[in-house]
Amino acid sequence: MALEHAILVSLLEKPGSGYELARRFERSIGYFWTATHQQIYRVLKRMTSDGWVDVRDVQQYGRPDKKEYSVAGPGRDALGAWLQEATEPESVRHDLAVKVRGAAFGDPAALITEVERHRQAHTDRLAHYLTGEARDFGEPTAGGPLDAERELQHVVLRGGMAYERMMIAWLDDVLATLAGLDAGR
Amino acid sequence: MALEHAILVSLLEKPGSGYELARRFERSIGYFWTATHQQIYRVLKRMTSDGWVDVRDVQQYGRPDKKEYSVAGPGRDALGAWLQEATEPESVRHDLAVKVRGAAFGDPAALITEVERHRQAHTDRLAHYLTGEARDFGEPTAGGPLDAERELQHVVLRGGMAYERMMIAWLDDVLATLAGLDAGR
DNA sequence: TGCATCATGTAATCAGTTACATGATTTT
DNA sequence: AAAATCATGTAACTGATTACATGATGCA
Repeated sequence: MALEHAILVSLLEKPGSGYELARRFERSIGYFWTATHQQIYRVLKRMTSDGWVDVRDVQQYGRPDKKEYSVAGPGRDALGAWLQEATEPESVRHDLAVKVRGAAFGDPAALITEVERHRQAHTDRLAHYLTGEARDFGEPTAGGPLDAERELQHVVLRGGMAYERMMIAWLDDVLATLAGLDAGR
Repeated sequence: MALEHAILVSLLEKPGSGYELARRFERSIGYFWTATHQQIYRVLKRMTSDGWVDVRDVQQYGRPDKKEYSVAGPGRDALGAWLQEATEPESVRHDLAVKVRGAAFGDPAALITEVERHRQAHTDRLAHYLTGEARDFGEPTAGGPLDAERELQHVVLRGGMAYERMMIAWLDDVLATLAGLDAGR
């Protein structure tokens, strides 16, 4: 399991509340690891009692008080240990691939709209990533030393973009294949 | 949930026992949807009582008897309905991406071996796909009509290959980035 | 007045994984 | 004699999703 570890990384990048973490899991970290607020609160509770994170009550004016979490020593150690553990490359889960194979036993043409919808979603995500890249990594850090945190965030973002581009190209391949079946019917 | 649907597709392609399905989920279908035999037996039981599949006892000589499952009318209908349902593009889960971002707070160089291990796994899978492609889709069906089942299986396989190629290229990018940090230290 | 945002949680359910269990045959 | 393959399952646990629940502030 890596939700704990994803939370540790996110809190090391910047301490925050459960609510804030949930928001980050909708963007940034969430592009390659999803989690809902319910999950996050539950895990934060466990991590607190395990001493992986520290909590601090932060009073706010004009909005509810929050609990700010930050990584404690044991949490940092746990992350370090996990980084060196071997984890298996995860297999993808594409229900769209199941649908494509299933289309042979139904109406292949009926799948076209669904495939186009997915293509649009991936195009949108790619555009979103590109905007983020221009904003956060547009100009190089002025002659300074290489910032590891920044460089590593950037390479992960490039991975997300490579994934979206690959998906768009593949969905075009799927659409061409479906059209071919329809023509040769 | 799509395990039911993945099983329906697999049984439409060819009826078989729970054991045989489990084996198929280690290859073919399993490249984009995983399931263990325990899961499969449980779901097959439910699908049988829901009337989605029919069971037939098959006696075998020299090996244990088996139950052969095949898709029944309601199962076919359920698949048809699902094909037209809109499903959200699933977000990827890459613990390696979490590790890469986490490396900023540990020793980035220590991650190199792990990234190389993943790269090797993806190279192996790609080679495996290529062998399968040459075997199953090597020569075109002799002038005959387009076989929808075959064409759709092929486009899904091409998707798997595109994914592996993308991952290999991205992991090279990660390795170059890690090396750059190490050099600029 | 109503909706959106900020903020934190509980409870129930469903899906998935790991461990355990059995037993025949075939191959090394 | 031991290990691998074929074949089917149960039980316990962990992880993830969905629904429910509360309450303040700010904006339209």
